[in-house]
Amino acid sequence: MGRHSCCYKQKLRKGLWSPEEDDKLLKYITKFGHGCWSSVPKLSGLQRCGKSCRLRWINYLRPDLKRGTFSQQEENLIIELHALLGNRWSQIAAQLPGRTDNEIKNLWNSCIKKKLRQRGIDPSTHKPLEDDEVQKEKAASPAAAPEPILNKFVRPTNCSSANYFSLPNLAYSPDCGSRIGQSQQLWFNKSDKFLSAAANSSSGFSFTSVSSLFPSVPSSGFSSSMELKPLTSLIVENSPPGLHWEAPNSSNSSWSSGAGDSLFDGNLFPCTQMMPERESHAHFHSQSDDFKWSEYLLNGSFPLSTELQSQNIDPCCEIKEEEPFGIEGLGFWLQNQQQVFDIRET
DNA sequence: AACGCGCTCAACCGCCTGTGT
DNA sequence: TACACAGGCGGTTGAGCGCGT
Repeated sequence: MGRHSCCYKQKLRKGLWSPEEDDKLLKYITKFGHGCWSSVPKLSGLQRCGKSCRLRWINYLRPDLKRGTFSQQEENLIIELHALLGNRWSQIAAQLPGRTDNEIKNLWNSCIKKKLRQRGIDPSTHKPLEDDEVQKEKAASPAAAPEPILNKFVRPTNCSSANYFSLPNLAYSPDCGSRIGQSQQLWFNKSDKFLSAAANSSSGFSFTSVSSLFPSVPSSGFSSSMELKPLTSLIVENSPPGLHWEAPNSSNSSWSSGAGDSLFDGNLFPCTQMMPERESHAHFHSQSDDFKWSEYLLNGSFPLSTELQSQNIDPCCEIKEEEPFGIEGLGFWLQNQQQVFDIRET
């Protein structure tokens, strides 16, 4: 315990920052940039340690910070990202421009956790709470908001939010002759940044390829021997820029992750072993800011083809952030998807 | 008005990692 | 290779505030 090593050397101020200190730090960094943080207090005339200066800048003084309360849309995104990333607050904050990890962490601990429990969702696992726990939560807050209406399509249990855009039973692959489980799904969230593949079939194996889901995408090569292995796989040809993936390990509850390099080589992505008692998911996301899965999947490449552009069809038309997500949205999206295919066939 | 309680949020703490020597 | 140091991160703390009694 005690002060950080940098604070031992001198008697340094701690606690809340005064307006004068803020002013000094702001003026200094605006003029010179922060450079080496440990030298900032010396050069700016502050009796603080470098770490304290850094924190103050990042969490409070930075000009690109977004002030004010979080929108519902931001909260939803945090929940989705937390389901994927856990308590990796800095990574979550990276997806929310103008928000800091500290701010998001505070919001999670003080507000979102409670809301999730009231909805019967365990905030750490994003799975439904046990019945007695739900009763306890309800008893603790009888005026809790009603459960949101969920669409009737299957949603993987570790996908807590109602904001996922599920494509049920699209994982049909007639051309590759594979056995596809009825419950196989491909879905992406409303922010259109994350793609997930899931299979919760307890009756064997399944795999599919994006190319087989979307007719215009050229068929991917795959090893026929894969058919005999208990694997769920997703083939992505011409991987989008900066693709990263995460998938659960079959042996324990940990997650593996990696970059998409192997996908660029056309290799089969060994998603995970199928576990009868547990759902199997893989998540894919691109680090490219302007990347959208819907465009990628519907078009087979990125960006949109001129064909689609000339038809002025937006495959993401139903991924409107302000809209509550429900069956209607999905229906419309699927209808639109059919339209896209019709255009390609003619 | 006084008090207690719960909540929010800024800031600190300790640990980990990367880098330079 | 070992060490020191800086930066970054997640967990925790505690001051301040609002609200109910």
